Amino acid sequence: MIKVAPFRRRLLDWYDREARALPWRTPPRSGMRPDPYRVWLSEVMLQQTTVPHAMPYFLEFTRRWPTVETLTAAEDAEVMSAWAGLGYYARARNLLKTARAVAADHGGVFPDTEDGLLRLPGVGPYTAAAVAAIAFDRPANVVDGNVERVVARLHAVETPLPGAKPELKHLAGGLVAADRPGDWAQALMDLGATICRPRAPLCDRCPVAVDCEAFRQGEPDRYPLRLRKAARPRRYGTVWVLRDGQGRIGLMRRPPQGLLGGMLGLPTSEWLDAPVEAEPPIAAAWRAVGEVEHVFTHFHLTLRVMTAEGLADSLIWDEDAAGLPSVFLKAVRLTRPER
DNA sequence: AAAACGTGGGC
DNA sequence: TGCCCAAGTTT
Repeated sequence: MIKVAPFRRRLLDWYDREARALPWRTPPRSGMRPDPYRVWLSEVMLQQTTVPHAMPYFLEFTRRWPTVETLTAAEDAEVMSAWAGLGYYARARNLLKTARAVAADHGGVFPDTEDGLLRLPGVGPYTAAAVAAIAFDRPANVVDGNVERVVARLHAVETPLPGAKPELKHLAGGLVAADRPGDWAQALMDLGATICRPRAPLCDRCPVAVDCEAFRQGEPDRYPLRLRKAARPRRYGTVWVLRDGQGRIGLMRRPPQGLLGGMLGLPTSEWLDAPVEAEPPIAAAWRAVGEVEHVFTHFHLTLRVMTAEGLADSLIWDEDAAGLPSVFLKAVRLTRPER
């Protein structure tokens, strides 16, 4: 059984020394509270996303839209393009909904309680707890994948994920206190990210190894146990890259729901369980240039890439493919090997 | 409540 | 190559 007070002291002391400097943070013990807008934006970007991947997006978003008011005024298309490549595009759609809700219903000020935050689109239990703790220093049980892993190791929890989630959340809740809730949440997550890593944890540098049952047993990376995920099926389709001869590409706006919803995209066939010959959406001298592979969350995709020169009023003509999701960027690059 | 929803990096 | 993993939410 962990002695909570000494455990908390060890981890908070470690955080005071080792906290990562990140652009959405203020240093521990500085007496400064971070901007709730930046905390919220970073938390949404970091959902299922690594810090290195999210970082340039955070910097660009806060440069272009430094406050929630400025984000509210942005065009949907601008924001979706700026999010391109980050994935989980419902996050970008909900980002705008939340910004507009904060402006319209909360006078431009973020709710400062977990319950209030939880009502915002795209803000679930984790993000509400994280923003309440980090931005407003409210005691909240902030449980993400890092915290689940840390707690699973501390207690050598034998229940596999995802079934173990309630148990792990309860165990994490036993460590929360009224003292420095924001630093506590970030200390636990930093520990998970830098020391108590999924593979090859650095237990020799861990400030709480003395409390850790998995460390005592000698096989910390056995935890957390997980159920094996189902294999991803493969789907096949065709994409068409139409060029106008002046460097522009024919794009279309995808429907607002579902996969890549609301994003710009290339015209594509349906994606089916087996390769089939697909009818081009536009008459042109199409030639095959190869295939691209892409992995989505729940399936692999093999796309046959066709290209031609031509024009069509039904398409959106853009010189810049930077606003496209990665899967389409791959197809565009294949037709443009010189860049 | 299981399934949908992206991407890139590591091994 | 393929599987796992990363600061989850929505339906």
